[in-house]
Amino acid sequence: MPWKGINDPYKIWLSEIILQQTRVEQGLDYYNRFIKVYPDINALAGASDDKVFKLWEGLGYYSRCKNLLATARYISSELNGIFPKTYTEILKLKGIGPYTAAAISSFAFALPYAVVDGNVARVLSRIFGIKISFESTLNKKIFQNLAQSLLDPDFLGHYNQAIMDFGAIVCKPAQPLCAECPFKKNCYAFKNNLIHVLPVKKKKIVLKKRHLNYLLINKGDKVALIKRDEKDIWHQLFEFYLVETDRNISKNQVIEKFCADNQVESANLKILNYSPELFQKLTHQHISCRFIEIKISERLKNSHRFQWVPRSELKKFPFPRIINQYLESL
DNA sequence: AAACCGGGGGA
DNA sequence: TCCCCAGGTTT
Repeated sequence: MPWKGINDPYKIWLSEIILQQTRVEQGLDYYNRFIKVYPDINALAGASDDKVFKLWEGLGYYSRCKNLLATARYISSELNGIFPKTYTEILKLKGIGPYTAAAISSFAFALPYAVVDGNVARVLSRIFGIKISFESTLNKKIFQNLAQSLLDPDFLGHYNQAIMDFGAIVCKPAQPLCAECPFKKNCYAFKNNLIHVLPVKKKKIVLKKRHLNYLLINKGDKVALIKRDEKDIWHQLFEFYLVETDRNISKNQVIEKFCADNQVESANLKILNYSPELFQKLTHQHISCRFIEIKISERLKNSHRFQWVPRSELKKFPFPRIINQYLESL
């Protein structure tokens, strides 16, 4: 990994934020692009929201990007661009919780804080036979205390890196490599045939089904874009005119709703294209999308709510995966 | 304490 | 195609 052996807190921080809930293989290119475009924290702090979100596009969990920018700007303007050097100060930064604070503290500043991520919790749970889930704050403290007691301050960075890599490569969630595991003689889960039981499983998730009917409103050579707000998925990414329903509706129903909401005469509207149904599955939501391209001749009542963008410039804007999927299918 | 937040890889 | 992964913020 390019950040291996690096102790620049900016690079450590950036890599840790990118790797939250994200595999190394998935985040690696993003990290390299960020470092290339924004080599230091002041460069990142000076960038526009849209530019940074464009660079983050496709990586998911977009609040990470929002917090990344907020923290960069805070450090740049309030702390003279100097990254805080204590665990407590680092923990106060936006987008940084106990895991990331411990990682930055140990990797960048050689402070003796044990990291506990999902990999570490799994290793500890199996080797020591800890039959509590890693969910409640109390249980997290128990894992944290155990990890802290195991931390060897003389091999701080190596220890933290090693136990996470061990969890990711050997003590994997499914089909761990027990046969070649150096701990098999001491591992509680292995000795008691509980590898598939530990760590204790999480609870069910409630799945929500959503139908997003998008209208690509063409006017001249321009298309109407809207930036999504914070209360929902795809925060700060762009989309088209949205009619959301809890079930499938026809394109005529979508058009009808658009005309009614915007006081548009349907006679002044022409349908250019109607896409097949596209799907995207998120952890908590199944999303079905339809795209309807229309052309309108009359002036739109709420035109100021939109950003009118030439078709040729669409690729400059950050979009959710499913919208890019549609755009690439054209 | 519980709910929410994307996307990709492996079975 | 289905199942699984997981840290931080918000509610």
